[in-house]
Amino acid sequence: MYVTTSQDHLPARAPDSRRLKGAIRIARTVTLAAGQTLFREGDVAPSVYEISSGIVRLTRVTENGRRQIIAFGYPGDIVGFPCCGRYHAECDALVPTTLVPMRADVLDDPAISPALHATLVAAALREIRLMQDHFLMLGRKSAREKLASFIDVLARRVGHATRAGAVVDLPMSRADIADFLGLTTETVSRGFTQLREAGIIALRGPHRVVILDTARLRAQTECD
Amino acid sequence: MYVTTSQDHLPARAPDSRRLKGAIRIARTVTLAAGQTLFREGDVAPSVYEISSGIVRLTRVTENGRRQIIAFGYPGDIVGFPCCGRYHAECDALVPTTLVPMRADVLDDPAISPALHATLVAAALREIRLMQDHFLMLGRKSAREKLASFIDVLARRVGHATRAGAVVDLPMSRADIADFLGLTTETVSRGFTQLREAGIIALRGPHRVVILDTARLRAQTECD
DNA sequence: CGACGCGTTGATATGGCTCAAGAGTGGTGG
DNA sequence: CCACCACTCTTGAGCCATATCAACGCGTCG
Repeated sequence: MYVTTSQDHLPARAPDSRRLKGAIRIARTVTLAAGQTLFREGDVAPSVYEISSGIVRLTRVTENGRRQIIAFGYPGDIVGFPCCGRYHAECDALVPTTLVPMRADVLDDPAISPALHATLVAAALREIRLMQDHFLMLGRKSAREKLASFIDVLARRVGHATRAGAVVDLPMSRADIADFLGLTTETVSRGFTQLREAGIIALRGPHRVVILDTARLRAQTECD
Repeated sequence: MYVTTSQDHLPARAPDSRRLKGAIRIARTVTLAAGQTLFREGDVAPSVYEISSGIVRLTRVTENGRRQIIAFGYPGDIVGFPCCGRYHAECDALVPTTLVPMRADVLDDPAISPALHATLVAAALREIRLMQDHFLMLGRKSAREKLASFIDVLARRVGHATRAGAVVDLPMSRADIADFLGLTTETVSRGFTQLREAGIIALRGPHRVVILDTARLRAQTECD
């Protein structure tokens, strides 16, 4: 499941890794260093990938260079759904990442591996749903709401509970967050500052957030 | 294929209606009057629909009532992709509409109808791609660019060439356009006025646009 | 040590939202 | 057939949130 800013996630449903580790795997794993690119927009798409560890960034770019980050992919997510045999986004590793490649043609022909095919179709349908959630965010939320939603979703997905509060790592840059939320880096930075000054979060450096008051953070995700 | 504001559509690929009219059809067609609702968010999803004629609107609403229109569905589009057996958007007819229902469980079990299953999977993957295009629009385009893109895409999809220029019908309200583009009705209305005053379009009433200068309209879709 | 990239902060500009009023437009009933 | 009403669309004025432009701090790396 992608990290979007959806408020109502589906029940966490870890992909059945036994299935994914069946005969369909075309290589044991792919390993990427931070910053490396897995595929680019327009590349032919031989594989779909399940993220084993690490974090990736899925990006679309317009002709004149404006960027939009479609999603951040975390372990368990499936990335690289092709359309007409090609990828239509760029996928880069934010941190050292390992992925399990799976033959993309399983999507076209269920006979190759019925179980894997079903898993991939379900993942594709789930992605449609999550992208729809993200539409609401991009189109209908203020900068503060976007940022609060982003932190909240990441906290639910990958936060660690500690005595001080849930700790969330944000390995992506401010520019990445801005391009994900449809904002500028300055606005994102100001948003973090405001949440910190309100006592809702604390910052342990720019890439680590501690959520001090989850209730108030959630209240910020969709103000009336 | 949904109407999104994508600039680079896939080659128009009409679904093979012979396939869709096979044994899987659970009813001949569904007919909706303008304004009628086909399904709502959260409904169990027995069917996926191919639009035969008419136009539908797919909508998501937040808890506090903010609306986002996900897509407008035109003939040939497939709507109602379920996730976990339920619809996750509301579907209403904008004008009298007929749809061909297809059993949604074909998505889960290819054996029911391999050909239809393949068609639906391909449509789902195409939808992911088109939604990604729309992300760029919602997140990274100005009001003028959004509106110009919207008109341009509709013109390519459903425009009629005439001597005066391409004529496009917009049966949806200004509020619908606004909720699709992440704007307000006022901003949409002003956008039409500006395009008209610039000589790029003419308005034959609020629901019919004539594109007088396609090149300049396209230039507005993504200014640097 | 200096250059660079990134994040933060400040000052200002501005695009789109909000609030408000008018102008069509279509439907209904007298 | 017309008067009225409800609704949508348009237009205007002002404001606010966010973008833009600019400067600075800080850490990293050569």
